[in-house]
Amino acid sequence: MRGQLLSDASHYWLLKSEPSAFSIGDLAQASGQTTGWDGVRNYQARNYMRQMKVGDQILFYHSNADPPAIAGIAEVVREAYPDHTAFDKKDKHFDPKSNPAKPTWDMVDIKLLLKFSHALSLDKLRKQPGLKRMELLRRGSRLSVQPVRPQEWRIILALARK
DNA sequence: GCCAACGTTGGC
DNA sequence: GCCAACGTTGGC
Repeated sequence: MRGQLLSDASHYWLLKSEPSAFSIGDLAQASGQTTGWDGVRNYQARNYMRQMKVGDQILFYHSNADPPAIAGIAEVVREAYPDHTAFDKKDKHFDPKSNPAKPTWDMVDIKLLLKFSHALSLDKLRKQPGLKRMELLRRGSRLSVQPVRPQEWRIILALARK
């Protein structure tokens, strides 16, 4: 932590992960506490990833968890580049239609900044009037990569500090 | 495990 | 280009 959580990043995002597949604990254990965010196979999510800049900050959300919750914060350390798992027949996210010469799918690298001591549950987030418009809380929202507004980011960080 | 919401596919 | 069928997501 270098005291920059609130001020430096120009853009904020939220990434979903099922902790049974990859949790914030797994990120904490990863080499350099860094991982490649591969496997995104949704165009809107990919387009958001392509907008990410080094230094952008990320809410790490545990979906399909008990309870579903924001578990911590990460940052972008490498901007979008081709997702090699799309070309790997043995990979769960193999995409036979993706052409290595003109890749369809991208990934970014992210690094852990902070694991919350108490994850912020979806239930708690829903109770915050200032988060009403948040994409995560929209009915039927399934996007695994979402933009987060600066004012939403501030509310969430303040909650995490309590 | 259920199922609503959503994105994608493919027949026409 | 429409849209029904299908597969996936993800809260509950």
